[in-house]
Amino acid sequence: MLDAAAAVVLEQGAGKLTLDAVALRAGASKGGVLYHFPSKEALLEALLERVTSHNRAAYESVLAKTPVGPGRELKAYVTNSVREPDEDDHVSGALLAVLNSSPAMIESVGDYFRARFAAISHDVPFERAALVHLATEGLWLMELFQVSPLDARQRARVVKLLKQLANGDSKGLRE
Amino acid sequence: MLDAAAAVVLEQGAGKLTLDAVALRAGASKGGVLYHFPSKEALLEALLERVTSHNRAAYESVLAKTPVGPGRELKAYVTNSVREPDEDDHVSGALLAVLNSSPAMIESVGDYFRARFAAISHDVPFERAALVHLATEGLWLMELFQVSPLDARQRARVVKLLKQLANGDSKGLRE
DNA sequence: GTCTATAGTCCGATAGAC
DNA sequence: GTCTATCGGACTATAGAC
Repeated sequence: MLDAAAAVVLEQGAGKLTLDAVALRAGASKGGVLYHFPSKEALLEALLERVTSHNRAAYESVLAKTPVGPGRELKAYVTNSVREPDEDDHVSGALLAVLNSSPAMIESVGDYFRARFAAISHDVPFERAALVHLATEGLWLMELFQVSPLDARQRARVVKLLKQLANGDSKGLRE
Repeated sequence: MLDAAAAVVLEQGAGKLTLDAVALRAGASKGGVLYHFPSKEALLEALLERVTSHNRAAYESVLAKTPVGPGRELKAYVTNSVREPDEDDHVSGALLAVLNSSPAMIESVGDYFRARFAAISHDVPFERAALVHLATEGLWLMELFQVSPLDARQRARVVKLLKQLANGDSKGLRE
């Protein structure tokens, strides 16, 4: 059921996420959808939960392959964030756009971001962690909205710089 | 008329931007609104145009007060972006959230971002300009969606760092 | 030019059959 | 449990009076 909802968001955008569309995609009826989720907002919350949970899992997977050392979490975070966006990323972005109306969901996403920042900044100087985090998130968000001004070559240079910075290396900035 | 549309977005969110709401706010009728803008999309485009134009003007104003020297545009851009968000900023964000459905509007915003990046990076090393730009934009976007993990004190430290970096000073990152 | 009235569509949610 | 049928409401847009 949630798969169907995610598919609808991917194929038609979050604005077209209607109970009818989900029902059609899931091979069920509107009544059937509303049996599983008492309201559309409940469906949205469940979808958000699923996406954040997947993102967390992807990060954990990268983290497991990252050697122990200072800034380990920050490095894993950057690597996980600059990879080619997958389906869940696109769903995340579409959901972010719909968040306006639901304070509870905004709160939930805020908690997620706060927890992540705490995780990646605990063993790195604050300024460095914050800068890398903001730039990474800026890149992710701008690409999500398809408004990034960077071409592929420039993006590669920036990604390299972010990874250096996460590694405690500021050489890429000297000049 | 556009003022009324902007007010509706501010008070009720972009999702509630309907012809009825705009008409009510403007003291007119739905038919009256549709006389000025042939369709709702036309109204959205006009609103987007207004917001970007205001943002451009705000930047130009800051730029005029910024002393001549390397990274002048980048410094003005940072200063203009980290200030307390005004009404237009909130409208921008709400509009960004609705962009999903309109490729033409996405293109327009993309052009705006590309032009801005070209302006702020022409006299600054690429890595530095891109990093400052992405971090600034990340901060702006996260605060717009109310998911920034930084408290007021941390935000002040980051803003200070961004301005230093825009100034060609990397000391804040050493450690 | 700006209004009223209304057509026509789509949505979320409910009620009740099976 | 899942369906069908339908309600009530909100939306965009059009037609025509003034």
